[in-house]
Amino acid sequence: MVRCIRALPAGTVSSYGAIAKAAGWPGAARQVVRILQQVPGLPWHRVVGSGGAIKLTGENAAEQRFRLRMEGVTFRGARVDMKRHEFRFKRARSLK
DNA sequence: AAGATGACGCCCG
DNA sequence: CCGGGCGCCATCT
Repeated sequence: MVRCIRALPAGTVSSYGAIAKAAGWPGAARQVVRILQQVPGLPWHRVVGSGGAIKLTGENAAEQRFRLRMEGVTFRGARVDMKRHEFRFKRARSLK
């Protein structure tokens, strides 16, 4: 789980659900959120909601958009252009 | 032990 | 596009 998140290359993004599934825990999207909050040093800004939606609120949301644009990520309105930046995991499966 | 909570996700009207 | 409802999982009351 944590490894999947850490494996996200700059300029790419993934969704909470996708990460959970790639880690072998389909449906544990909420767990991913918990990890992002507990484990420091993770590329949290590269994790968005399904369809590329920013799930943060207020200042934090702006912060995330900023960082992503910094890495060259483009947006389609309010959502991230998944068509081009969504990261495709391999057969990962691991522990947190 | 039961209920509430959250940076979620999917389906339906 | 916008809610509303329900399922998910780990934590915290």
